[in-house]
Amino acid sequence: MDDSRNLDSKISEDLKPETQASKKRKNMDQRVVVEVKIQAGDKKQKSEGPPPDSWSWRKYGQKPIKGSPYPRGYYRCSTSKGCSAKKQVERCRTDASILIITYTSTHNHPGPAHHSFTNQNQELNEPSLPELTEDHPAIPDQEEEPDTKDQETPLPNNDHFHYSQSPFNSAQEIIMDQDMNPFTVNLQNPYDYDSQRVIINEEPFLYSHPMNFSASKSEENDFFDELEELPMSSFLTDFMRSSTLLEERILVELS
DNA sequence: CGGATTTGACCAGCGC
DNA sequence: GCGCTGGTCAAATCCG
Repeated sequence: MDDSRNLDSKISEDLKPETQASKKRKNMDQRVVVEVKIQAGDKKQKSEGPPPDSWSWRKYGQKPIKGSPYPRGYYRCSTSKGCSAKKQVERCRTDASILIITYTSTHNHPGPAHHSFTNQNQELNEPSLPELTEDHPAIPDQEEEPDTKDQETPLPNNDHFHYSQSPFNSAQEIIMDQDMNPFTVNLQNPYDYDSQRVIINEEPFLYSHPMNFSASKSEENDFFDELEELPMSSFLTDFMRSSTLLEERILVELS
């Protein structure tokens, strides 16, 4: 294996210098940390913590992390071949019910079409979500899907983009806790960590707010175009900002 | 059969 | 400079 490894390594260097170069901790520039609270007894939520989101992720590695009893899984977006989006999934060492998902880079392609609002609505109509809760894209969709979020927010958030990015670099933590108020995003002192946190509880409530706006695909593309330059911060900011308005929307949707 | 996951090894950044 | 640790690769394996 060593031989093949060396060969492969060399080859990969030639073939994909970027991959090799971008490796390591240096590329931690665009990072979004999302803490997802999961139900303790979540049946399907395996110990590893499956990638709960709408994108297609392919696991390419797993490593035990020092100081944490839980390994960290490394996922790469498999939706698009050239997509450089990656994410790391690990459990909070102190609270196994919290899943820490770190997103690196952004998707250079439209999201998995399924986040169609129709689906969302369908799910709303079907509260019986059998196992969708875990594998299903619907829920976490909001967390990492900037596209939908941005679109849904008709607000002049463009302003916020800049504001949000600069102060916190690109690292943000999102924490949504439905225990307190599903529709209220609690921003913990951003100054504490130089980042924003949003804890997302795996609950259907999320369906309600996000995709109400039927955004046209063209807009989506536009968005992605921008997203490539904008770290996920934009959507997060949007998300938070729009959260205030969510109450209204959700009410409508739920009814 | 094709795609996804598992798993061990390699490599590079970082701290001492 | 050395060792540790994290991140990635790719062969082997699993699964639909």
